[in-house]
Amino acid sequence: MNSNKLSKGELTKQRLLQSAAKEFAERGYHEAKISTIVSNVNLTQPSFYLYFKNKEAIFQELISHFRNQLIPFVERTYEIAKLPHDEVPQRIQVGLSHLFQFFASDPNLTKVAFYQSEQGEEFRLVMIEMMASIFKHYQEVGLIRSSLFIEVAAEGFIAMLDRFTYRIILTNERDIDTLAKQMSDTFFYGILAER
Amino acid sequence: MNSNKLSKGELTKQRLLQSAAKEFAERGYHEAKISTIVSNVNLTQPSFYLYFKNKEAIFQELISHFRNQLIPFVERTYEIAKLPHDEVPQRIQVGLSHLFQFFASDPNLTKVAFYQSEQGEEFRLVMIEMMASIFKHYQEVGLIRSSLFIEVAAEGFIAMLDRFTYRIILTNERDIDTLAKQMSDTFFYGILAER
Amino acid sequence: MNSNKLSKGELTKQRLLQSAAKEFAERGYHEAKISTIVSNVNLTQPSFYLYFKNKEAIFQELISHFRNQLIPFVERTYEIAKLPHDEVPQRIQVGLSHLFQFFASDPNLTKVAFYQSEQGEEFRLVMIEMMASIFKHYQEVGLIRSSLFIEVAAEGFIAMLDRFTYRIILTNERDIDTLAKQMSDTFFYGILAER
Amino acid sequence: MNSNKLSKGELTKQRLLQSAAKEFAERGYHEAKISTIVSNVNLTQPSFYLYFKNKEAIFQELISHFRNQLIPFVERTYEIAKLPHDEVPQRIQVGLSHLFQFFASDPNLTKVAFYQSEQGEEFRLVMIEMMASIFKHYQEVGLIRSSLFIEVAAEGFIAMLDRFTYRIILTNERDIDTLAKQMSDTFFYGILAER
DNA sequence: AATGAATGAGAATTCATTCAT
DNA sequence: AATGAATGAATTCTCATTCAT
Repeated sequence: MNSNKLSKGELTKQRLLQSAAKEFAERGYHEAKISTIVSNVNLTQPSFYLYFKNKEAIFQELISHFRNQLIPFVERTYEIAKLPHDEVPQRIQVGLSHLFQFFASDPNLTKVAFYQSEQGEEFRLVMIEMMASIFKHYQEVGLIRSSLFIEVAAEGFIAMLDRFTYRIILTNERDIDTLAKQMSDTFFYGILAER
Repeated sequence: MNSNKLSKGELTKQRLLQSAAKEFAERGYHEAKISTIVSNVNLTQPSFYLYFKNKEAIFQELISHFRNQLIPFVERTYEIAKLPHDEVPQRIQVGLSHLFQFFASDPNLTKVAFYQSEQGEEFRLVMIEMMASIFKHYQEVGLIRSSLFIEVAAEGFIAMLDRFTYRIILTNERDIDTLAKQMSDTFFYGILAER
Repeated sequence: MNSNKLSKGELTKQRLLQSAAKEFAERGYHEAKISTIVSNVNLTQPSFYLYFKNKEAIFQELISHFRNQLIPFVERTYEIAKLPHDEVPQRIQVGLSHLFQFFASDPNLTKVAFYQSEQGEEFRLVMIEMMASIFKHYQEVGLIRSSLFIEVAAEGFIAMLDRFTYRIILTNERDIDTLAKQMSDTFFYGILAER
Repeated sequence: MNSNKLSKGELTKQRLLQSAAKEFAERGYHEAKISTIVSNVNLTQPSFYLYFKNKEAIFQELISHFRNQLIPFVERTYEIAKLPHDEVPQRIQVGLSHLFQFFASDPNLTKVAFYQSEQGEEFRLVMIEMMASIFKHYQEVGLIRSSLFIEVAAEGFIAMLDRFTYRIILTNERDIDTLAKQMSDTFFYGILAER
């Protein structure tokens, strides 16, 4: 599908990126060894430098690839706020599910981007920003209670998303949709009974 | 007994532990340098080995110290479930505030234990366990709604706690009690309006 | 015969030689990179080995080319001694000027041959030899004072030639003829006043 | 004499400097290997970094040491111009002899400073400057002919000095004083006979 | 209780060179 | 006549750790 006639070199580069994602995910930036990255794709070390200037460069290329996918994803998610207001929970839940799926689609990359890179926090902030903006919109139109502390809620939401992403990536213990549903439920309705 | 009259050696050891916590917190285990740890307390490298077998040992001693404080703390928090049932939110909120305070009391150590060590996840699981047990209890007595997914809620709660702990440690942007209140509010009542 | 219609391959070889002269001149043998030599003529590294066995080979080809030009030049300069004896200073000065001109005609090559190669000293010795022989001849016929230490004078003359060649190559600060004249003047008449 | 109670470390550092001077002199900066420098004094590579930040640092320390000796030497030589004017040739010759001796006293260092470092030219310029100033002075008082091109003469003088220094360093073929005398003679009186 | 001096093991990176096409 | 892809062999430098004092 996305492998339409890659030249040998391009293929090697992709293989290196994948191998690097795995190595970085497993050991973190500094403990990741170029020797491991290359030997996993049956290359020698000098070959690495045919494709990347140095260790930092391949790392940044991974992060940058992640950003290039994440940002549009987030942009699209903003749209939620522009849709008709019925079934808001339903919509957010679907959006959440999509995010989980996106992160789960390349676990190594996600792990590197969120947990091994200095940009991880930047990515979180982008998402918090997005949630805050969505929450604010719905608060204005009365779907979200006016007493909610938007910033705390947005950050808390992303904290949960983050945690369950981590779970999904590390252990496949639940199916994603169910998890999205349960997390949304908790978040929307809170935990208390009567009131 | 382990009184305040520390011998010179014991004092040096304490200073090393503190310096190490700082260094590990700032750079992570692998990037932390023994040379930095010792020079921050005006010692030479060989002196380090008078007190600790190796780098791993001082790290584990830090983690172990953290565990020794955290576990009793958590045990005590369990007690919440055994108290009279009025004012549950209030109680949980106070517990949360205490946790924040505990973590904030030694930010370097907390950072290392939660974010730089492999045991970080273990500590989180202990806390999730605790929350789940508390939630379960309150669900049984009807204070928490029966439709709540306990495990997800507990894990979500700790995810938020985790996130805001991180915020508190890194930036002192809010006072802890307010944050505890706002996070509790979000979590207890959810975000939606009507209900 | 080795006419101006160069085949493509011969042309490429010449281009490589020129590029190499530049690179060797700028960085010296060991710091010169084949990658730079080839990329300056828009070739890839393997192409280099189509024309030269290795780095050493292209270097020696440059030196050898220089020698092939220098030796006849020196031979011809010997002729000075065989000419009528009037206007000796004038003749030597003209010879000097020619040498300067020769060296300046391919600065990169000259720089490499004299200052970057082990054969540089050999070239200097050849020239010292030549000057000594010329001086000796003129000493015998009484044009050069009998108290002159021929070897030292010859070596000193070449030392100056060498230095000013270096100047000419690196900075075009003076016109060559003037320099030749001033150097000759210094050398012929010494520096003292009276006499 | 200059080895009054060096601590072991200081001694090792001196040994490394000497070994480095030798290695740099023989192979030039880039081809010099730290492995050779250390193994010549029976140390392992990491020990090198106990004493010098890197290869560049030890090199600069050598050059800087050379400069610290050369500059005062040159300053003192300036004094020649301030002395009574009889026996000028004699004085310059003695100064020359001293310079030769100075350079010969640490051949490796001299070779490195003059021929392997980028500062070599700077050192030459300082000396040319000095000679020009001396020549100018004597020209003004009539000891040096007014038709002399001071700059060319000064540069030529240093060129000879340079050359014979090189000879002295590489081969001990003549005794220094004789060489100084012969070079001075050539330079002062020129080469021509009658006039 | 502490240090001066030294090292073993390993990591990234560079570069001339080759192979297959 | 030329290139895409790859590598062997070095080399600098870092760091935890040890030894002798």
